[in-house]
Amino acid sequence: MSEPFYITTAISYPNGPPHIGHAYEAVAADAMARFQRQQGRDVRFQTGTDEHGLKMAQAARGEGVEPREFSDRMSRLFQQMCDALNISYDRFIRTSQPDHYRASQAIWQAMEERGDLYLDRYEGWYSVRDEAYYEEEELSTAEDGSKLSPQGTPVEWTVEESWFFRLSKYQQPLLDHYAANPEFIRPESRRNEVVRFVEGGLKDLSISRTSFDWGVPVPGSDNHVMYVWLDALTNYITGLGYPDDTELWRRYWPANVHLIGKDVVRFHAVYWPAFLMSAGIALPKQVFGHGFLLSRGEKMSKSVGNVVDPMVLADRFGVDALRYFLLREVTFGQDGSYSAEAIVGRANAELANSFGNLAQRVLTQIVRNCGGGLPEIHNHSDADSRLFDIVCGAVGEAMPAAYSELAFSRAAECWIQAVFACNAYIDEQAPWVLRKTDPERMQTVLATLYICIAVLSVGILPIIPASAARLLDTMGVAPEVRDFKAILSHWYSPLAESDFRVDHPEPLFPRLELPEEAVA
RNA sequence: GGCGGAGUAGCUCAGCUGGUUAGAGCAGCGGAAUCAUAAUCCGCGUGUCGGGGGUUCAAGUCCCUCCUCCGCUACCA
Repeated sequence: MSEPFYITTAISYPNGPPHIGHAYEAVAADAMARFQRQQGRDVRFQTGTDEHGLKMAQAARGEGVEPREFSDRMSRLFQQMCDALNISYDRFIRTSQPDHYRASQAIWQAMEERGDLYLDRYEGWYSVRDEAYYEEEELSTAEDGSKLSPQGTPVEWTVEESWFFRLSKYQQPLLDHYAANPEFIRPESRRNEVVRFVEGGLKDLSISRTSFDWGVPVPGSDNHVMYVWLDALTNYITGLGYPDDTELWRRYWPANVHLIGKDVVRFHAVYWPAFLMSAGIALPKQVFGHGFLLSRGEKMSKSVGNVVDPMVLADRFGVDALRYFLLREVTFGQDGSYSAEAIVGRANAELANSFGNLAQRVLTQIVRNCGGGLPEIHNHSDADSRLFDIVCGAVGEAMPAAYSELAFSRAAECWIQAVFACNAYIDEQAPWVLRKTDPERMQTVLATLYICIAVLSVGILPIIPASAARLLDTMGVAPEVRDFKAILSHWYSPLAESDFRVDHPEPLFPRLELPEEAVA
């Protein structure tokens, strides 16, 4: 049995429809999951929606429906987005599902049995209208001298009963864990922030609410619901069957990586490991905080009106063009910028022109000049060997190394460089000239390119799974050869000697037009 | 305020522990080719590596300082 690999995205908070940031995280996690499968790993991939909490309750009320009904509707949008983007999740979890209630209550009880929970009072400036507490420094003073929330609503000093978690107790254990596991939080900059934060001292955490009821009930305290983050984080183990000792649980926990946005690093790198330590559960191996996608360098916001529906982008440009853009354009971990021009530019230059056209010209020549049968290899020249070195080096070494580190843009960069090398090679070798002067050499050149294109397709499969698979289908490359090791083995000659014939190919990627009115 | 990060060609960025004439892609200019999705290939950059000072045989790469931008600084998620 191959080595397990468990990857998760953060679960999305569906108080609004999905935006490009959700798509970004899902695509990145999917690429990683696909890469690991192509490495022969036994992958489990989970994503989903985080449906409890005040904001969902408020949003539902705004629509005049019950929270559960609202959640059903909104969660569906997220799942549809994942399906549309070809996200290969094994489970789409919803925190409103029964097994999640059970898991959340189980981890609560485990923490309680450890003696880490206690009932106390939470005090602060509370706005009834916002149903939220605010910090002293967030408040402003009204003309009559009363305090106002950032939204301008009145606040009053309020005391609420709340369960607390002894987070302070875990300050040193967390620091020890960070020190012993340098890879636990990545990238490095996020790790530093977290370490500083924890070094600065941890206060106990209020982990229940009595001001609203849309959440997981606290065992034994019916008027309390759990703090949403406690319930949300637990999704990662719910999905494996916790608290039961299931096969999934034994196989996949601890997770290899929680892929999350940089805004929720603290919850995943401080609270979550502390909860797990308290409950006596192993800690995930890594938390990776990716950056944000900015719309033309500006933060997306509803008021600016630059929030883009990823489905619209996928419809307009194609799922794989969008996936490629997202992972190619920005260094994973840093913030990046997107625009319609950038997507079109990237997709046309690299997918349509460089790679798609390469496949098109090579396959067309094989159909025309070799009757569709795969050309025979006579003797490889030094130029052929150099090309193989570049292509196999990229797909066999550089790309897997980059993928393993979630360095998708670097993987794509290595890939496109190898594609460039193929284009340089075909121009240099000019098989269309060899056709008349040296047909045997022409065959070898086309065969060399055929192999290289197949290898390159396998390398880019995690990022553009549908398109790359379509090309591999066209080329007769068997599914079992489509992993990073097998594709470098000798599959070509058997295929060439079989009955397989290449059909006249269809262009793989359409050239995109820039919409008149930019969508982004 | 405290802590951290960043400032490299018109644009987006690579440049790890200091060491040959500072790189890539895009855009631009010139040329070649015509098998291919008018796609491809080749050639072309006098860049104060944010400013100033310092360490060193040698600094984009280390130290100090200044300027600018950004992130984190707990109970909405």
